[in-house]
Amino acid sequence: MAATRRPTLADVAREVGVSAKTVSRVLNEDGPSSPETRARVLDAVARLGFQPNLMARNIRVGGPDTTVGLVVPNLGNPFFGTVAGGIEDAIRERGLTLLMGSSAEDAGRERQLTDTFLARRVSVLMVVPSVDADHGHLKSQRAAGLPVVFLDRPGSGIAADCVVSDNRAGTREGVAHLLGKGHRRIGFIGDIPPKLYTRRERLAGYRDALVHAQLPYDKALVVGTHDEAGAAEAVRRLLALPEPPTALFAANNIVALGAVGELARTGRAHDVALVAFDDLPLAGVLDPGLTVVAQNPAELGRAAARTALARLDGDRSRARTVTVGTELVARGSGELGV
Amino acid sequence: MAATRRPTLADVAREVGVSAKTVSRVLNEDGPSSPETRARVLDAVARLGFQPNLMARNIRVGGPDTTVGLVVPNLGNPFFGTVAGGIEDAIRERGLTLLMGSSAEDAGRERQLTDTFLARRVSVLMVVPSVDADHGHLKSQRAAGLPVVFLDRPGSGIAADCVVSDNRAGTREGVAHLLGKGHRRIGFIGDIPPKLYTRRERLAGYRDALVHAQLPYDKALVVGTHDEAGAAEAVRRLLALPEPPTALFAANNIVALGAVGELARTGRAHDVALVAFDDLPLAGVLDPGLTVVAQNPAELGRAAARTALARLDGDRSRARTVTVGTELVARGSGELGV
DNA sequence: CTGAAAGCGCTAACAT
DNA sequence: ATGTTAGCGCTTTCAG
Repeated sequence: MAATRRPTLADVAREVGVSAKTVSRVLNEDGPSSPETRARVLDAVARLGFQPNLMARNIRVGGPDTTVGLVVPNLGNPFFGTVAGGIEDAIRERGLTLLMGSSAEDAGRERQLTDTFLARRVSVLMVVPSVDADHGHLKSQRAAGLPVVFLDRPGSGIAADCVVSDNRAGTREGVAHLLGKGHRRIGFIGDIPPKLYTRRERLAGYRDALVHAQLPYDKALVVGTHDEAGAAEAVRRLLALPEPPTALFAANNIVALGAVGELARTGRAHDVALVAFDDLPLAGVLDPGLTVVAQNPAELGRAAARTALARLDGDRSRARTVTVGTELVARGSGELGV
Repeated sequence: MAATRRPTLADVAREVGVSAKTVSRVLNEDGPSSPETRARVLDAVARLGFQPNLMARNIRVGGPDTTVGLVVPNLGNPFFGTVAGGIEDAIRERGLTLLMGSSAEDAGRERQLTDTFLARRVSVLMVVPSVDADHGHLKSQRAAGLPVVFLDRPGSGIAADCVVSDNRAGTREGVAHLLGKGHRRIGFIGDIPPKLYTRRERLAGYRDALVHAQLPYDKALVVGTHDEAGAAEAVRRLLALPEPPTALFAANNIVALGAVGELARTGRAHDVALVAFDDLPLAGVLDPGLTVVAQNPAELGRAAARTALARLDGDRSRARTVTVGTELVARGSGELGV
């Protein structure tokens, strides 16, 4: 089948017997046009299956493209998927489209993606920063009027808007929940690398709770890992300590999966208390139900979109950080005796 | 802060004292260039922070834009997120970028998204079709050389490539697993509307298994619902029948959540067997472990990308359907006595 | 109400 | 090895 050339404005104009500009006027409801020409133009458009070339339009108009560039670590993680959904909800009504890519937490890939997005002249750039990424190169873009929003974690080397969960307060609340049940030795299983923003904040919340309860910080109770198997191993190590913890705090959903699994396999699920950061689908069905500090990823996305749209509307105030609250959802696993 | 105009090729050319075409040549490694001009051009590019305008380039070159348009029902569903991740993996090395939107299973929104993507002259269009959507309008696009791939479900009104899970065989295997344990009355909890492709195929697999076991099809055992609460209600109704089923098949992950929850709450988790279509994160940790027919969403995405890239490379053979296999993961819940 | 000409930023096709 | 001209598909600007 021959690759027929797509019809252009000129084709439609020729078909109708008017100038290209007239067709453009009708389609964009720019300037006036007689009802009759209007009808004939629309008819020809439908007949030819004409679709205006948005790229050509954008290049002429000169403004940014009607896209929002979004970089996340991993598209398959429902947390980031839901964030993206929240963003899309908020930008759709403004006629903006989402351009997405995943960095796999790699600074180089992140840079490559943001460069591509910049070359596409996105209207807004949103990034979940990778650990070692530097964002100094975005300064000039921001200066030139491009809204830049960091999601889930702050960017580095640049003052830009940022939307994050209240990791510290959320963790403090989760750990306080365990302390309230009488636990005095609480293990913390966190991310790797320790310098990851969310890990740092959550660990800070853990320490806050200990300080408030006038308990010492014992670094033997703090372990870092980055996958499910590692988390299982971490649980084993913690419970094998001379003075083992009676409760555990799993600082993210991956680690939580590993911890829940290990406790279940070793028959200690009703024996060791557990609270996790970030909710999971079957959390309420487990026995005992998994108590979590739930984040609000959709709201994270919506807040980021709101911030960016305000910038597009001319808001030139200084960069701000929006903190989205978390919610402790008690389902039982945090209420086991010491 | 003044919105400084972005530098263009001409700006770089002026800065260096060469023609725009020379700069273009250096940047695209087109034609020859003396090492010296090359160095000076690259220097000026870096100094000015020049980034070529991809849209302008594309419009001149005339080909499609280097983007892949993808419509999914819901970005937050990890199944579709993982599909998207698989696609991205496969297209990145070709320099293609993902343009995404969610339809919320609404034909109108789906159409709006595909129209936007077409106006952007995407290189490839991938769609998870909404139930009532018609795709006749894509015929001319396909004829004009645009690769169109339907994902997870076939499109309607057009012959185009399609990549789906083996819903029927997978369900047959899952139900056969239950039959093998001696169950003779097996409830089926499926999607709404019944005409949804995946629902139909899975129901067909269920019937296949019954036929093979020479058991009658009892439509009192088949219920449709579309959310977790509905699934819980469906379980209650099925178990309240005069001759209740001794096993259940949950035809998707949402329904599975509801079924697992209801069985757990009513203390019948060890009493009623259960197999679900599509895997879930904590499935292995439940007691009993949830037996599932696992799909392979990443492979679904990669296969779709492979098909589309082959089309871009000139494959003009007739539209084909790629079926991605499923895997029965037995974890216990399917092995409970009758 | 409509059209002609110019030009957005870039590259193909021909010079030189 | 580099420059010139023309033009991608559209809209702006200015005339009618």
